[in-house]
Amino acid sequence: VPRPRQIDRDAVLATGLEVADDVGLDGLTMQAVADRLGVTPMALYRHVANKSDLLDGVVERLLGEIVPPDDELGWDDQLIAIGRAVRGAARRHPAVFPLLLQRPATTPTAKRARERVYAVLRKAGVPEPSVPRVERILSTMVLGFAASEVSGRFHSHSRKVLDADFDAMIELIRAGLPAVVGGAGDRQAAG
Amino acid sequence: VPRPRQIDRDAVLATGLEVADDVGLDGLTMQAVADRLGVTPMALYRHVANKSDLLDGVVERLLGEIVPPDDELGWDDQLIAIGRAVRGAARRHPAVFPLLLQRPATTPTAKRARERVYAVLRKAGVPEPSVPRVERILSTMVLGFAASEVSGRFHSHSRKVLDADFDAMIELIRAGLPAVVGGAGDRQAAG
DNA sequence: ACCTGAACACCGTTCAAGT
DNA sequence: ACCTGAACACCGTTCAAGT
Repeated sequence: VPRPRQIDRDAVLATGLEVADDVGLDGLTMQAVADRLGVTPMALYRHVANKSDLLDGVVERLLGEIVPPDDELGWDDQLIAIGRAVRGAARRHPAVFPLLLQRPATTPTAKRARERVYAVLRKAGVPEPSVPRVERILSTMVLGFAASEVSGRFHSHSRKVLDADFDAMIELIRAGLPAVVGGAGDRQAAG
Repeated sequence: VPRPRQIDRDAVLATGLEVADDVGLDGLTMQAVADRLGVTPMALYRHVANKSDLLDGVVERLLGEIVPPDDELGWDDQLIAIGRAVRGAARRHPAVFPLLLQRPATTPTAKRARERVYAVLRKAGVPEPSVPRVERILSTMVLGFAASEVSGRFHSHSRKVLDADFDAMIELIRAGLPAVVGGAGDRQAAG
């Protein structure tokens, strides 16, 4: 498949994500990406430092697909919307998604996503000192669930069962949240 | 390092876990395992079908280290004990642990662990139809947290902060559980 | 500036051969 | 029965060379 021979970092990362979607994480090799771009593997090293950097970039791109919800929504609907967006990204990119749980969430995109959740939690009335802790717990739950779902841990269960699982997890969060914050759960934000 | 040249499956898997502990998942190669056993890589194929089978076996072995808690304890103390055991296994084997979230929980050891949690949930008064769902949610939370912890997602946080996070997660479960089951939360088991 | 050719060390895996 | 030698296809990566 001949293609343009002029490539850039964005093209390399986008193609990397495509390759992983099509042939899995084991199939995501420098050679496979290069082939798809109509280029030799060595050409990629001008745009990514090495394979690890390629993986980081691909994960970053996946993270970028998780768009924040409408700011007008109530805090609980916003959290649900974020959860759905995460699950959707996981289903579109099942091979790459589990890497999200295995890399430090220190990239700009990761930080931006976290700040969005912080804002929603403040809106939910979570007191400031508890905000980062609650974010870590909730993101762990949602990422862990979505990763389990797409990597086959819940292999024997239908989509319908898993949707109900996810709804139950949301209910558990809603009901349990007041117990883990300073004592409040549903007053308006204080700033 | 010369060693006995008679090996069996158990020795291969135990050595595989050791190698991963020492040099990481990328360093867990057939050759590294063979070297440590004082044998050529090809000799391993008599005892494991291939590398994937080796990984499965190593994960299975890690799972076997998570010993069930004392049956005399209350249900909540038992759940906490299981959570602690999972975190301990994760810290002993940080390279291998995240694989637990990526493989179908269909092995005998996985099934046995799950049945133990079922028993505790019944003791907690969770109605029978909700038991598997609650188990999936709780195991996702605990596995997801432990995996995040050891794979560097919470890299910037101290052990003390993460211990408090874990305690908060347990509190969230305790407080939220009644909302996700048929309506009960703390009566004794029915069988 | 950007891509290529050739080369290196290292993978997983096979198969016939040794003992 | 169990391990070894030799071989194959495939990795990631480097470096000097091309345009």
